[in-house]
Amino acid sequence: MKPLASLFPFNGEIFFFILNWQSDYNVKTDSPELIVFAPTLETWYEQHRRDLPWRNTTDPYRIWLSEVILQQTRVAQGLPYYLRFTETYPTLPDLARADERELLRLWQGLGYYSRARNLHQTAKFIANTLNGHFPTTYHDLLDLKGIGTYTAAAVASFAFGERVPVVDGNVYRVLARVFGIEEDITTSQAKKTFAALAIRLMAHAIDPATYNQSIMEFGAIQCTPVAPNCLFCPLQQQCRAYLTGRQQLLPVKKKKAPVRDRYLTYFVFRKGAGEAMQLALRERTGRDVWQNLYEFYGTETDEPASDWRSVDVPDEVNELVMQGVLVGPAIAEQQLLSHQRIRAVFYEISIPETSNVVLPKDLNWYFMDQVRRLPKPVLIATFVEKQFG
DNA sequence: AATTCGGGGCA
DNA sequence: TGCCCAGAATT
Repeated sequence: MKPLASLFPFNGEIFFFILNWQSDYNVKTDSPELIVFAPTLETWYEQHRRDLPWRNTTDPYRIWLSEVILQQTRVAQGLPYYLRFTETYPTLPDLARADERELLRLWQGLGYYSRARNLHQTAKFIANTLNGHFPTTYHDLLDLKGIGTYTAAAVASFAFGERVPVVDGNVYRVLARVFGIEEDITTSQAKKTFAALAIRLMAHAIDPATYNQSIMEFGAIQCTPVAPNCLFCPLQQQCRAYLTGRQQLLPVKKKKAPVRDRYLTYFVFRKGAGEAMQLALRERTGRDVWQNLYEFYGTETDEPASDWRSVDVPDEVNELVMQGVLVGPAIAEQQLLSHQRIRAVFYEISIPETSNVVLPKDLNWYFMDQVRRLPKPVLIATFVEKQFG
């Protein structure tokens, strides 16, 4: 019944663990904080639990349904949907027979619509291929479409009593605070850390299902994201976050920068031809992407620039433009960064050799061999290669 | 390992 | 507005 992973709480301690091997599975080497954690929450849960419909059943179908609905969804938002779904599709065969458009219509407003499609697909799979036999273990549940580590653990423990810990957003928050874990929870490394700790804590639970419910309920109504109720917290005196006043700082979560569209217009000033050709480049300064890399003279606009003439440039640059000749059509390039989508348009402008106009400040002429050696954004390098390579 | 996928509630 | 929510699939 106990997952093998329980025997290997933390990688670095396996050797130590073997030395302390008692006859049967045990975690006698765990500290008091680790041992008391689960039972404390289980006791708290019996006193504070909300009465929610999916907590009054052990029907794996209904538990699974509730868990899928509640993925990245608050209880208050998911509850009416759960009631409507169980009304319309009381059993798994009912869901398997459902018309998908109807099902999606019922799902409307919940978001993440692939959840609904996977739900239907898996219902049909269980009803038809598995002859209605709902998978009963964490391992087998993981194979189903739309069921990941969290949902597999939830169904396995709630419906079948398996001793596997759930690790969801609540668990991250509670564990990060109580045990003072500073790892960025958005990384996959942190996911391993929390999962390992969760397994270790689960080993001390009196009842796996109750403990899993308790830690999530605890995160939802006691150890809340903002303003946790530390004053009346049963773990107050062993909570690293509380004892160090870091409740608001944990869990550490890198906020993802929204993907931002940026529009650049470059003026590619060119002089001469062949290997004697020179391009005008400048170093990009400022705390921004491409800091200290070389690029052409360019300007950024909030919206796509319709034409190079619509772009505002300093007088000295405009003077340079007027001295030259626009060569060929504008060339558009795009570069995707993790948090930005940069769309650039290049205008090549040939400056007569005879021109004695001075380059604007910061801009300098570079021969092609120099150009190739200068560090440039991929966007610029790609352009140079295509155009002059 | 990073990105994408929704929509609602709340400070 | 930005953050967060009983995450999983995809790239």
